[in-house]
Amino acid sequence: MTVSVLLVDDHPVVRTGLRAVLDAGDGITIVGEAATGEEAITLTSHLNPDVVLCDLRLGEGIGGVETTAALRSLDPAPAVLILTTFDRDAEVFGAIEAGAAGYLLKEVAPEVIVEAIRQAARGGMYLTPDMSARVVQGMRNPLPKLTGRELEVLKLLATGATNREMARSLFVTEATIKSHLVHIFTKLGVDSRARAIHVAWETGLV
Amino acid sequence: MTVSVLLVDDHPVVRTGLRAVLDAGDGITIVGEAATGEEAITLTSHLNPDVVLCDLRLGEGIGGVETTAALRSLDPAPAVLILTTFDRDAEVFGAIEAGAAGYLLKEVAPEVIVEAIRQAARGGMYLTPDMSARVVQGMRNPLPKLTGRELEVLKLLATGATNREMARSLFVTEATIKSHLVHIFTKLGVDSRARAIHVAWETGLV
DNA sequence: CCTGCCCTCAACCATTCGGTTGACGGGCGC
DNA sequence: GCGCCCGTCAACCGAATGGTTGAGGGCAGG
Repeated sequence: MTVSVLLVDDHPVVRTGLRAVLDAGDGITIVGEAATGEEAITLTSHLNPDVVLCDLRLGEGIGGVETTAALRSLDPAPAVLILTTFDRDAEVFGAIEAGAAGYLLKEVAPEVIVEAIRQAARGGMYLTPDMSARVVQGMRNPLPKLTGRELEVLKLLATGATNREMARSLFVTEATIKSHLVHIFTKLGVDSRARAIHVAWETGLV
Repeated sequence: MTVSVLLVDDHPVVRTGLRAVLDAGDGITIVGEAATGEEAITLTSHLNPDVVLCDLRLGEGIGGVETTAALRSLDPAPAVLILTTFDRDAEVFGAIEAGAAGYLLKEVAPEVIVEAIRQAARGGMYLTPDMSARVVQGMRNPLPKLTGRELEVLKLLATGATNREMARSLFVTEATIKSHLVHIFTKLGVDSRARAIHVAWETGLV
């Protein structure tokens, strides 16, 4: 029995490359291509692929994590494999939490992709060794769970906003902002806004 | 006469995609592939391609800008076309200053790549409309030229370092750091370290 | 209903930071 | 040589920031 695959990537060149790579693999049939998350969702509901091979960064519209979540809530739900260039922690964990069956970096060899698709079609997970290492380490000291408000503040902070500006933006007083900041700092394990901005970028929380 | 092309990209999938796309284009022959900048340089000196199609982010070794500069200093020098996912200002300008014959984003249609290669082989430039717009705008208000020391400070700053820490790292006093910071802020047009970090990330100066 | 968490705000303090002015030596070009 | 920029450092000030304690209201879950 052959595995049906939908390709999702905003780069035509990458889609072409994947098509070439996967056509070489036995038992894999590409049933469609999408350039955006929205497209991927509608195509999936029509074509019912076994596996959706999806990039994380999808240009204009919704991102890969949101797309994954939407796809996984369909019935029947396809297995979703993330194939991307980036390895920001927040995105890796976000994708897995959203129900991805695997997370591959584009620098992997073609055979790995084929194998991962087979695995995903069988209902399994596939993670490259460094990714699984990352995940288990992520379980050990998990990303601090910021509350909604704290995340808003952190995003503003990452743009270089001052306390006063953040207070204006969020319609609260500076005291409130400072309160949020203290919580953010302790959760992130830093002691200055500059370092908070740094880890925000590093982990992809921005 | 046919144009010889060397592909440089650290993602096998992308190389495969480019190969498929360019093989479809008349008069283009792919003479080799490289996964790193170093590999690209040695291969170029052996194969003497007319055009080198090069990603900007090349994983471990040297980056696309350095690769471009090295390739352009060879004799005979190939035309270098940058094809990448990112459009950080510093990288665009850096690549062009290094002698690139064009800067394409991977989201462009395959025909555009073919056309750009033809153009480059003829000794011309090729920029997508938004890129040329970016470039002319970049000429109007050019990226502030930071001195070497200022750049060092900015990079440390971007990691969230305090003045004291930067002083230790660079073996100078805090007074010197503050002096550098003032210059950096005025050149970047900001008024706080947080915002400086932000523009550093935005423009890709980090 | 009560406990816990989130969001909100206040007052206080020490530290850091942003901005200024001024200064000194060294290298580089004219 | 002379000027100019770069890098180094100093002293000073006001403003912003980090850290603390405390406190009130709202809302969900037990």
